[in-house]
Amino acid sequence: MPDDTTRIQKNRRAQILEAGLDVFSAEGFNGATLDGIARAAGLSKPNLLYYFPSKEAVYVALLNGLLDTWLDPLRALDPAGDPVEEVLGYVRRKLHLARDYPRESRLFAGEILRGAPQLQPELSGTLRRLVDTHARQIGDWMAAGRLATSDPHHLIFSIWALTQHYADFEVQVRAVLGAERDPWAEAEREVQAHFARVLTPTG
Amino acid sequence: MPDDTTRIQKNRRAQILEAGLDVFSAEGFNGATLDGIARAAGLSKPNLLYYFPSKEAVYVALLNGLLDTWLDPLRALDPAGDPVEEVLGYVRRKLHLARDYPRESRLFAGEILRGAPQLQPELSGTLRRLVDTHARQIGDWMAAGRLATSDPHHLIFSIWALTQHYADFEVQVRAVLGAERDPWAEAEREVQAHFARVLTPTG
DNA sequence: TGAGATTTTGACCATCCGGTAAAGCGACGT
DNA sequence: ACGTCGCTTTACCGGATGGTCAAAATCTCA
Repeated sequence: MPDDTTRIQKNRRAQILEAGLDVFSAEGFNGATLDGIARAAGLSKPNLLYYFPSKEAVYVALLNGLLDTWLDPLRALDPAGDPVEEVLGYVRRKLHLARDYPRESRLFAGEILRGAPQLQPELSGTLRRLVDTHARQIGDWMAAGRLATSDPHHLIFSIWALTQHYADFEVQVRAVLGAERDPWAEAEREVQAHFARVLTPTG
Repeated sequence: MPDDTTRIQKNRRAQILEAGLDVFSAEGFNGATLDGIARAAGLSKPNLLYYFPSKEAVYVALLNGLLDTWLDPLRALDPAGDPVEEVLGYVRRKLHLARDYPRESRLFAGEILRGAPQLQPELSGTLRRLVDTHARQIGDWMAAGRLATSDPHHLIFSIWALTQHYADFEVQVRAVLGAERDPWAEAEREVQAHFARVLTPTG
């Protein structure tokens, strides 16, 4: 009783999702067209619709598949580790995620920016619970004097905001820095230093 | 020789821009429809097109009108003031701008997210020059030991990222914090404290 | 090889959308 | 009273787009 999806089905679905990620992240849900996605996937439009029932289905499949990956770095926080190191590690992983998967980051950003029509349940469900859990962890570290004190939720927001900024607003960052500079290399240094300052408790 | 635009033209154009801001910021350029904008403005679609030649014209009119307002807080940096106070003041003004004009913030974010098809010249022109100027000012303050040292450009990015996050990703912020909490009130406190920590030079 | 299931295609459809054309309407000056 | 000018509306068009369908091509496996 192994799954009844053939090898070719797996491949085609993967192709379509890859193409959908490309197109949706660049044009947004409304800007993307089935023809465009199909072309990017090397298929005809009806062929694409043989594997997914609708444009929206491709979109939500992408979003759902994304959320877990996106939240993994947060889950990796180790209560037994050194607090500053742990949170800085989270910052680093999140920044690398934005650097290595900018299309995913932009897809996400577009969905949230439009009011999260598809993702809202996940936001106030899975996401909220996960954040609450780790915010509590961070709060404990602060209470123990092992992290500079602030509101843990807003600290997490600041990490999201800063790391994703480099992916979501990449054109702006590049325009402002100029073509000679390397945004991601600098971001690595600067973001790390920024949060080292924010997190390290004052003697 | 006074301008030949009548009073009613001024009013209608303003109505249309207001409606366009509403619709474009909520649905994005592709998601927005002329009918939708016209309805929001209390006009018929052909009537709207009597005042603007195309959908894109409404959109770019909005963007152009916006950029100046958006950059005003940066221009207000006073070289003669106290560095920490000045930059914290910039943070506060930028946060208030995001709080009071979330539609503008989201319109902007959407444009950048899609690669700034309309705004790119402004980004590498006006914006870059303005940022360079003030980055140099901030750099001087740092060199004088009156601000904690970092890369001024990335410091500015971090201010943009953090303040706009509360407007652009408002649904996510609200979902994570829960309905009882007041994101903007907390943001005011937390963002201020965050940057106080980042900016204040160590003894 | 051949039957049956799976995959692919081309032709087609209904709807929506940006934009146009032309006629109607109201105020105002002569 | 009438013509003109500025504003508004009704009717319409062409193209794009999401999606359907039935037939054709291809693959699988006995």
